[in-house]
Amino acid sequence: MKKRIALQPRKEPRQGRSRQMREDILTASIRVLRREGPLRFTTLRVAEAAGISVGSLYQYFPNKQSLVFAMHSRTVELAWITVQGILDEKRTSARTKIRRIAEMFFLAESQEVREMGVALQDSEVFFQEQPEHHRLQGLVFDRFTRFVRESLPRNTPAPRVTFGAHLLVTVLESVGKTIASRGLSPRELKQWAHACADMLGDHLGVP
Amino acid sequence: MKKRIALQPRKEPRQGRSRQMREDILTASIRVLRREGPLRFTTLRVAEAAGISVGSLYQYFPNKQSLVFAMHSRTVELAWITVQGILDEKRTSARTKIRRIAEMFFLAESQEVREMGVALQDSEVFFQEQPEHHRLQGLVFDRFTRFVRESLPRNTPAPRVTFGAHLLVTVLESVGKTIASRGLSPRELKQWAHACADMLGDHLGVP
Amino acid sequence: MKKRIALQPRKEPRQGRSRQMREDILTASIRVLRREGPLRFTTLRVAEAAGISVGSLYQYFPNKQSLVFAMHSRTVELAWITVQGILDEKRTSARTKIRRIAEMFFLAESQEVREMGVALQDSEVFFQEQPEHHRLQGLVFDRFTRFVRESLPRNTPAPRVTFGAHLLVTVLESVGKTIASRGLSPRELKQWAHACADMLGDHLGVP
Amino acid sequence: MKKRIALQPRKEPRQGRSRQMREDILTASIRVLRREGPLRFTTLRVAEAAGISVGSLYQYFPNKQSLVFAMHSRTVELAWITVQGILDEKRTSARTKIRRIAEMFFLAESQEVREMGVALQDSEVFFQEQPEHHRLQGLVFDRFTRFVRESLPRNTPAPRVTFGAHLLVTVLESVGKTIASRGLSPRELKQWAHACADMLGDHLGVP
DNA sequence: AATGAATGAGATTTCATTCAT
DNA sequence: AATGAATGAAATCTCATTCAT
Repeated sequence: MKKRIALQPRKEPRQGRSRQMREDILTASIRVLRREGPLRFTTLRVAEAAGISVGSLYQYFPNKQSLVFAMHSRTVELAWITVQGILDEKRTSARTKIRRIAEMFFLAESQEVREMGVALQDSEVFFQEQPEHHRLQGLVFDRFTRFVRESLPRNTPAPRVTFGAHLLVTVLESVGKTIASRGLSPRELKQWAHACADMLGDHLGVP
Repeated sequence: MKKRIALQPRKEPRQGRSRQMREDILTASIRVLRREGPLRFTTLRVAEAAGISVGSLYQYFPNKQSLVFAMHSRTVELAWITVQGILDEKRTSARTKIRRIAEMFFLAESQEVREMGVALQDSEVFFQEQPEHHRLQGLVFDRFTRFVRESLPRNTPAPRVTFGAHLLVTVLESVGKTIASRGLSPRELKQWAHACADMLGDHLGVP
Repeated sequence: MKKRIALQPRKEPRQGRSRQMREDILTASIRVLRREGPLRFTTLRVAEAAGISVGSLYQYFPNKQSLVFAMHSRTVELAWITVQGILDEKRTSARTKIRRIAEMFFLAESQEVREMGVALQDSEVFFQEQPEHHRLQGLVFDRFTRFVRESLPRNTPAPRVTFGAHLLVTVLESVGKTIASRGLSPRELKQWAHACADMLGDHLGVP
Repeated sequence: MKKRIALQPRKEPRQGRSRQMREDILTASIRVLRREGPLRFTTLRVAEAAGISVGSLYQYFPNKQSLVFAMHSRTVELAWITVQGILDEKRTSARTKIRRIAEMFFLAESQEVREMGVALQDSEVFFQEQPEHHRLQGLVFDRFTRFVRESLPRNTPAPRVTFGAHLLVTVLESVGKTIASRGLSPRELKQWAHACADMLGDHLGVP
C-alpha cells in the first residue's frame, strides 16, 4: 500500500491570508507561464490570472525576480518532497525507487519544472547567490548520497558513493528535462524513464 | 564508401566579405549571449559587440529570430562535424569514441547551445518547422545508429540498436548541457564525461 | 415615425474619465495631424500633444491603427449627425437643405476627414472591412435616398432617385474635400457651396 | 477620326541618356507605388524596380521628395496634355468635350493620379511653393476659361465665365478622384462621367 | 559614374514599476 | 490595503541618405 506523501509544506502558516495569497499568486503565475510562454509572462497578466491588481501583486512580491524565484523554489521544493517520500519508503527496493524517481522526473508533472526552466534559466545566476538555493541543493545531494550508500555494499569507497549520487541526480534531472520537452506519449516516457533508471542502477551496482 | 555530408558552405565561398561579416556577427552574438544572458541579448547589443550599427546587422539577418537561428545552426553544425570526425576514425575503439564524444559535449564550448535555448524562447515552433533542423536531427541519429549497429554483435535486434542510439545521443547531449554550465575544472569535466561514457557503453554492451 | 439613429454613445457614459481621456487623445490627434501632416503623425507626438506618455496612449488605443480609425469614425459620425439634423428639419425647403449641407461639407472642419486619408494609408482594406464603416455608409445613402425621393415628384423612377442620391452625396463630399483644403475665405466657401448645391438641385430637379 | 494625341513631351531631350534614365526611374516609381502602396514606397525599392542602385537613383533625384515631386509633375503634365488635345479639337461639340474630359478623369488612366495622390498629399505644402506647380495650375485654368468663354454666348459676363471654368475643373477633378477609388466597372465609371459632365454642362449652359 | 554597405535617427509597441486616489 | 492609470526606458525594425571602393 502506498503511503500518501504530503505535498503541503509542513508548518501550516500562521500568517494566514497573506500566506494564502502568495500561494494563489504562485499558482496563477504557473498558469500564466504555461498558457502564454515566457515572453508573455508579465506581472500584469499574473495579477489578472490571480484576480488581483498589479499593485497588490507588488505587495506580495517586491519585483518580478522575486516572483520568479518563488515559483522556482516552490516547484523545486514540491519535487524534493516527492523524491523524499519515495526514498523514505521502507518496503521498496532501491532499483524500484530509482525507477519511480525517474518516472517522476520524466512524466507530465515535471513538465511544470521544465516550462519554468525557460523562464528561470535567465535568473540562474541570481539563484546561485541565494543561500536558499544552495541549502536545498545540499539537502538533495545529501539525501541521495545516503540512499546510494545504503543501497550499495557496506564497504563501497566513499568517493564512489558520492560521485554515484551526483551522477544519479544529474542524469535523471537533465535527461528528464530534455525528454519532457519532446512531447512523447506516456508509454514512451515510461520506457525512457526505466531505461535511464536501469542504466544508472546497473552502473552504480544498485540491486 | 563514405559520404562526408557537408552542412557547412564549402570553405569561404566567394562572397568573401559578406560571408565574413555574418561570421563576425555570429561570433559577437555568442559573446553577448554569454556575457549578458538571454534577456539582455538584444539586436542593439549584438551590433555594438560586432562593431557595426543596427542597420547593418539587419542587412545580414532580416530579424532577430534569424540571427538566433543561425547561431544555433552554426553551433550544432560545428559539433556535428566534430562528432562525424570521431565516429569515422578507423583505429579507435567504439568505447573510446563514445568517451571522446562525451568529452566534446561536456566541454564549455558547447555551452552555447544550451544558452541559446532561452533566446529561442517561444519561437520553438518556428524552429521545429525549419526543414534544416529535422534534416540534421535525422542525419545525427542515423549516423549514431550505424555506429551502434557496427559496435554491437551482428545479431543484435534492430529496436535495441535504434533505441540505444537515441539513448546515447540524448544522454550525452542533455547531461552535457547541464554539466557544461557548472563551471567545473577540465579534470572534473573529463571525469564526468568518462563516467557517462562508460555508463552508456556498459549499458549498450559496447566493447 | 422617425428614428434618430444613435452612432454616438449616449452622452458621457459613466466611464467618465476614461471616456474623456479618449476624447482628449482624439482631439490631440487631429491637432497633430493638422499641424504636422500625416508623415509626422506619430504615436509619440500624439501622446505629447495630449500631454500624456506613450504608454498611456497605448492604454486607450491598442495600436496606431485603432487611433486613426477612431479619429476617422468620430469625424464622420459628427458630420453625419449634423447632416441628419438638417435633413430632418420640417420648415426648410429641399433646396435650402442641400445648400446647408454643402456649406457644412465645405467648411474647414471637414478637412480633417480628407487629411486622415493618408494616415490610414494602406490600411484601407482593414478599414473597408470594418462592419461599422459599411453600416454607416449604408445609413447615409439610405437617408439621402429618402430625402431625394421625398423632394421629387411622386412618379420619379426609382433608379433616378437612387443615382441622384449617390450623385448628391458624392459630389458634395469630394468637392468639399478639395475646396476645404484651399484656404478660401468664408465668403468664397459659401459661394462655392451654393454653386454646387444649386448645380445639383437643378440637375436633380429639386425645388 | 480621332487625332492621335502626343503624350511625349515636345522637345525630345538632348541630354539623352540622363533624361531617359529619369523617365525610367519615374516609371519604376509608379510601378512600385502601385504594387507596394505608399508605406512601402522606398528609394531602395524604386531603385531595384528601375534596375539601378540606390546610389545611382540619388544622382538623378537629390532626395525622395524630388522624386515624388517629379512623379506628380509628370502625371499632371500627361493629363494636361490630354486635356489640351481634347479641348483643341475642332469638330467636337463643347458638351462632348466635357464628357470626354470627364471620362479621362474617371477612367483607369486617372487611377495612376489617384494612387499617387496618397503619396503626394503629404508633400502638397511643398508643392504649393513650387513655382512650377502654380504655373501649370494657371495654364490649366486659363485654357479652361477660354474653353468656357468660347462655348457660352458672347455676352456672358466675365465673372460667370471664370467661376464656371473653376467649377468645371474642380468638380471633374475631385469627383474623379473619389470615383476612381471605388473600383467600379468601366460601364459604371462612364455613367458617372456622363452624369457629371451633363450636370456641369447644363449648369454652365454649354450646348 | 556606379555601386551597395553602412549609418543611425526614428517609428511602433511592451512592460516593470510607482503612486495618487 | 487595494487599485489601476501613468510612466518612460528599452526592444525590434525600417529607411533616407552617404561615401569608400
